[in-house]
Amino acid sequence: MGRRVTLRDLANELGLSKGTVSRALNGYRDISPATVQRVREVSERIGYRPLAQAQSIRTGQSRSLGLVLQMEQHDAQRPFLAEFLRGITRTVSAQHWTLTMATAESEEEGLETYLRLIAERKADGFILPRTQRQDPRIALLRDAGCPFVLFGRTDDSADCAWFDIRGGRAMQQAVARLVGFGHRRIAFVGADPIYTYATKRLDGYKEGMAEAGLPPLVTSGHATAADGGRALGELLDGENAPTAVICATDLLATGAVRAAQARGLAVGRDISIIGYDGSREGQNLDPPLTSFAVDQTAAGARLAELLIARIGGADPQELRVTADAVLREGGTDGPPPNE
Amino acid sequence: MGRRVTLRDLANELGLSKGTVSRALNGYRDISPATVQRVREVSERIGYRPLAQAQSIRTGQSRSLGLVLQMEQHDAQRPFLAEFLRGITRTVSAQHWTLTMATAESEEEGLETYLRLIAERKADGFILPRTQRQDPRIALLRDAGCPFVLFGRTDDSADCAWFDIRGGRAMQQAVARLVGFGHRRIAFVGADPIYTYATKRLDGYKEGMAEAGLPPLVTSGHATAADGGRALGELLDGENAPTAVICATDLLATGAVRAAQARGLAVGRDISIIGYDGSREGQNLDPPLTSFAVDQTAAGARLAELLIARIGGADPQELRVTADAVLREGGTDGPPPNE
DNA sequence: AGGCTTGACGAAACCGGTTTCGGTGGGTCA
DNA sequence: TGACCCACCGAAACCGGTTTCGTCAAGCCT
Repeated sequence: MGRRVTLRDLANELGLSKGTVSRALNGYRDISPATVQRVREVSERIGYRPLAQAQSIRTGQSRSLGLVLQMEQHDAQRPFLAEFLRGITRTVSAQHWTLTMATAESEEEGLETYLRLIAERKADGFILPRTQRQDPRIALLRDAGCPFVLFGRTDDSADCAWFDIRGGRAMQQAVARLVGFGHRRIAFVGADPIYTYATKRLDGYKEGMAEAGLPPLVTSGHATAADGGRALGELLDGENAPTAVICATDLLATGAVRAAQARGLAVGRDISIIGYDGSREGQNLDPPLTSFAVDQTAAGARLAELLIARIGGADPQELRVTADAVLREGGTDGPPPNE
Repeated sequence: MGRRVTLRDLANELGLSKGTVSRALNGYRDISPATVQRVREVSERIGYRPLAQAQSIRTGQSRSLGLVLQMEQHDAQRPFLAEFLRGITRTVSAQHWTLTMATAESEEEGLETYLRLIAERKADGFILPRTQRQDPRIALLRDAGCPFVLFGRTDDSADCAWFDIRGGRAMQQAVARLVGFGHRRIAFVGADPIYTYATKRLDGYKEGMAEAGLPPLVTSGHATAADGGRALGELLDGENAPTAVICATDLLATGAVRAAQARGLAVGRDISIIGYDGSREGQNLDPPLTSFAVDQTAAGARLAELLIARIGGADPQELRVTADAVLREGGTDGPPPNE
């Protein structure tokens, strides 16, 4: 357990004062370029790393990102959690920051958690997953003047930084793909519209249908796999039963696939089903689910970068990135059956 | 953004000096009981919370637990991750501690990460998931003199605190259950024996078989669902094909169930399969997997408690807790087919 | 030559705590 | 009554950094 190399050690080694060394490292302009260079070199050589906590008590910043997971929200985000965390921690570690995690059982507890983490200076900013159209977390963080970055947009994104995946575009492509197969009655099983992604994906579906000149057939507000199964049942039992169903999430899609199979339908032949997420559960279905895959690791990494920049004072307008979900062909879709 | 309540505020309010108040709060015995009481009350009233970072720079402890996930290890731990984190963060938050997370792509990177987190004092101790029989992480943390707690035991647990779930006992029960159904040829599909849990579960199976006077039939070293499927195929193709298979993990079991179904077998009638974990993926099978469920939330919560106590200086001998996995009956097991 | 800026650094205060050390007043004891 | 011992608290140093302020010499100007 060799003692840490401290600022004083570095200063002694250099024959300078603590203050001078500190300013040299932090880019103050009243230090001569030659000195800055020398400080950097020796610092590197003897392996000096500032202690984040010590910096924090003066600067008020702890160089750590916060992530609060709300566990009540079904299982929807769990399969991706590992990948998502991997992405976040990857950039966070690379920049010598930290990820501080918390969980909450309810929205209310979640909000309290944000306040607590801010008050105790455990996080300089937050990544908000599963953004809602009207998101109380955003309101709270705005009020608190605390930086944050959204995974997905919100209704009023004026001063927000965000990373978003064009789910609408994916759903539009899904429609086009099914139309290409010859489908005419294509239904959409939507998620809870309080989430922006649910609305965007629905809109994408509608646009796709409009382009094809087809009437939309929508059922919405679903969350669990069981919901997906029920929704499929109702669609098939209704008038004008669809030959293809697009689901807003893989979770819904897996439920739909199972429900279809329980009815004795050969999914991919008797009925086409397309999901969104690219989850492993979908791939494990038989046949594997056709879905739009999201790179959660990249998303996490990007969000962390954006947030660190935001905390550094960057203009949120400049911190907006979008990416696309990628079609991963499985065996759950194909031409409609001959009637 | 009202300013934090600081120690000085509290001291002024009390008419005492900073040092006295600090000592009163930290249980020094040179403060009169009456004063301690008064300090506690006023502290509570005005909502004083010490700033962990500030304490840290003098005490060297940051009141935060570290968790490093090694992502290379297949998908085995991912389905439980959310529950596990929920458990950890629950106790951590309740005690006003913090969870600091990191991920690593390889064992080597993992070890570096521990060293970095220790050197930068980002964590006072670590929770080690997926303990191995000879675990390099343990060796490293021992050398560094850094507290840790194991999820699962290790070969040399002498100075270790741990939380363990008696997987061996569960496997023993699984054998007994299958024997009760009338099975005589019961095979075991084991996981990688570098992990203690794999060995323990195998041992439990062997004990169960010995009790029943049956010869063990073992295949081991498997990790993925595909491995499980292959293992089942080889067992069924071998001489003395088993009528029941116990899998060390649900992941292996789901692969086995699918492989059996692909062969046209009715799982639960033609062949019995039992897993371990109680994963959602197992429950989502058709029929749902009979499995031994592990309460990951409770495990995380318990591990965090133990680690905090360990950091506080408690004797590791006193910090050892075991729990049991609970049988969750599904539809994948039953009496053997009539031959 | 003298005054004034300017560049570059040291000294010291500061952040919010912890911990050491010393001092004071009251009680005990011979 | 005087020496001594405690119990209890204040003062100040300290932890590892950051930031403000002052200083001093060199360079510029008139």
